[in-house]
Amino acid sequence: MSDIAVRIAELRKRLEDANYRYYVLDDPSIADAEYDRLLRELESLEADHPELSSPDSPTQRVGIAPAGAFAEVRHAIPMLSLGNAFSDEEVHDFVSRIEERLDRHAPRFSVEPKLDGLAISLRYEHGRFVRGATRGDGATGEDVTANLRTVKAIPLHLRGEGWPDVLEVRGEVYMPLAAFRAYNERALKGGGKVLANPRNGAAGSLRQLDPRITAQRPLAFYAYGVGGVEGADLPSTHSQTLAQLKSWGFPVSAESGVVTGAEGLLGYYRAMGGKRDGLPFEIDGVVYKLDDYEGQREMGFVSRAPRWAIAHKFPAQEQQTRLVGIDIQIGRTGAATPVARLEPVQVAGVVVTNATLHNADQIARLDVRVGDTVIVRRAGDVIPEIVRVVPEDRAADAPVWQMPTQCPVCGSEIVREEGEAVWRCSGELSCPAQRNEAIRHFASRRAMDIEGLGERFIEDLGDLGYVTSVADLYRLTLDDLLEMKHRADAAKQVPLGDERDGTTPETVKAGKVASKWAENLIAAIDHSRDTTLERFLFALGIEHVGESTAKALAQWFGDLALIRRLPWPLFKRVPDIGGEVARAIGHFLDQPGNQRVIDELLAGGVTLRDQHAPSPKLHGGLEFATLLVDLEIPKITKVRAEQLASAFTDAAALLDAPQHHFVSAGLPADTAKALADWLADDRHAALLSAADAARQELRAITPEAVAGGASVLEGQTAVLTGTLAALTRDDAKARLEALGAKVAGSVSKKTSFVVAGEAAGSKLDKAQELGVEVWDEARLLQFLAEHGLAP
DNA sequence: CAGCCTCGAGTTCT
DNA sequence: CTCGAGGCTG
Repeated sequence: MSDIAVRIAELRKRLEDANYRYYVLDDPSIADAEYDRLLRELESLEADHPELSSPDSPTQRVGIAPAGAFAEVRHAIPMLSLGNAFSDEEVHDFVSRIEERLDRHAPRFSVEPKLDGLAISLRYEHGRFVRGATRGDGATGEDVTANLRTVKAIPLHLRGEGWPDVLEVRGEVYMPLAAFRAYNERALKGGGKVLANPRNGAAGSLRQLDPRITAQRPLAFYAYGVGGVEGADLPSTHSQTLAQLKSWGFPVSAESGVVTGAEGLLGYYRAMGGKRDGLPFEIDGVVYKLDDYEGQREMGFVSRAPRWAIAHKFPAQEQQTRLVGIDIQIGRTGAATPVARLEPVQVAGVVVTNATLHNADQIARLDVRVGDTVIVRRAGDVIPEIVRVVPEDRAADAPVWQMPTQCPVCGSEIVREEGEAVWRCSGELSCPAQRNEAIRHFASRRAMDIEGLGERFIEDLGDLGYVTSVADLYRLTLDDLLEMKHRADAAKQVPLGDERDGTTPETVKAGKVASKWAENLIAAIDHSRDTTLERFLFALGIEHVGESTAKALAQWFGDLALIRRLPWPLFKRVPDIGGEVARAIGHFLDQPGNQRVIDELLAGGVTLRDQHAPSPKLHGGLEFATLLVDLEIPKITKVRAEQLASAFTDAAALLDAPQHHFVSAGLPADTAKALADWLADDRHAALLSAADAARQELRAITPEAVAGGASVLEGQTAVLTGTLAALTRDDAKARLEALGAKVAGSVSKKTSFVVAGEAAGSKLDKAQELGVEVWDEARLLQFLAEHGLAP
């Protein structure tokens, strides 16, 4: 057998296997794009070698025989398959063929979205629905009449008048996205089986042997054509027929229309591509049909596919590729994140080589192993993820993946906290990866905003020992940078001068060192010295302290020196800071190394321009009773703390008292005992004293809040989504906050209003679903202008 | 104590 | 954007 014959046999086998899984088992084993690719390869091989073609090749039919459980139905007129176009060029070719054969310029086409559902044929006799069948292999399908009767979108009797004695309507059964999501949400809660995607949902539902199950599935239907007709004449064009079907009671896609010529088709394609994400159902392309039946007859067929129609597919959003490895990335907090290294593959327009696997649990859930063939998708809009593996293609000896026990960067042990999902490198700042990531975070735009200090420089600076803590950044000189670069290039054997800084071997040799980049970096570092308290706190990289917590700390306490010496229970006075976060801040500040770094940063010239007195709102929370609750003493609840506070006015009094005085103050014996035991620990006693001292000091310097003067948006929560034209999201956020609003990241029923810019996504949907007020950009701008904050 | 709402942290590619 | 987990509320 020749190589080509072997390949053809292999392709046929793979396509048949895939067909079987897809059509008979409703359980696809390969991505659609992979199927299409194999089919096209086979088509082209068979076209080049007609002697090897065969009537039972997958190219010669649409599917394979049905699974037997349903009765077979022979379609009076076969249900067609459509040729596919993937490029503008193929669409132009399609139109040219028609123009040449019919000798017509810019013919009219009926155009419609190609729904991702299941094609069916419905037979009506004397206006009554008598039988419905799946497409099957195009000639013979399965009788699913009982199931189709449960689909409310399918009329059981025709409406209107003038219908033929016998009418076969073709269309697509599909599952609307909203219904699909709601169904899965319910299934998840009730412990039922979740549907993989709307297409499988529709196909699986129709193939239920028990129609009562089908009836519970949220299926819908669109008609897109007719098959056999007896006893009446149809209109002379496809678009008129669709209108006729609509009048007889069939749903017809609202997105269908009529255009002329190749440009019209491509315009429609682009318009639908833009609308695609906003549609209530999934589509995988659009369909073009020559509108007039006379022209269709003239064009005829090639094998089973009409020459007068074509499906123009959108680029696949799912692709198949091979997983070549799983690397571990160590983040700023030591989190060990597995990342999939993939053989490069085009997915929805970009080449994907990496995909996050989130954590070890996710890998176990998917059972991904190195060497597996995997299906990759760009989730939501951008981030690539592995959807599933193709089990058939797994090597028999592929080992189950396991989290390494040692950090790939520093060799420290990788450990998992009790009950946590993430594994962490225990090396802390001795791990170069964690150190470098900490510096990267410090320099990042939302923190100290040191422009030009990218990954590359940080790695070189850290690895060569120029920067071991963030404070070292402010000690760097121009000479340090040039020397560092010289050594880094030598280590990497980069020739003198390279494109990354504009130097050339000539300029370096001439001794005129081109050092513009170094000057820029020094200037950027210098620029970052002038910053705000909240940016500074965020930049420190304290566990659990992100932008929002850093901002809250800055607003409530106002002053770095104050924050630095507060015992941890005081941090709980800030809304949204609880025990966990307060302790994390305290833990950070308790470490002498961290305090030293802060000293060095200040000595290095970092100035916080916005420091101020603590917020008056703090004052009311500075009662001794509140402190006792914040200390998290066993058994001391709010009530007990209040009893204690009325008997003892401060820490000294409490520490001096014998246990029976706690009972006299009203505490039950066991609570008094728990308190006495707690106080007996010297560290607790010291914490209590220090915290109470800080409380009294704060109380002395913090004024009482004065009522009135509330801002316009006080107490309101806004959410921003989409792209605004006149100002950035950050800017809009700052302006809304200046008017007293809280700007949150996600929509809930607590949200006061949502500002929706261009291309607003799921947050807008959520707002509409919850009936939350939505502002467009104009409304926002007008509001800001009314309050003197127009951009 | 459960359930809701936010925040933090990590991620891809142009 | 998504997941996990902390904080708050009923």
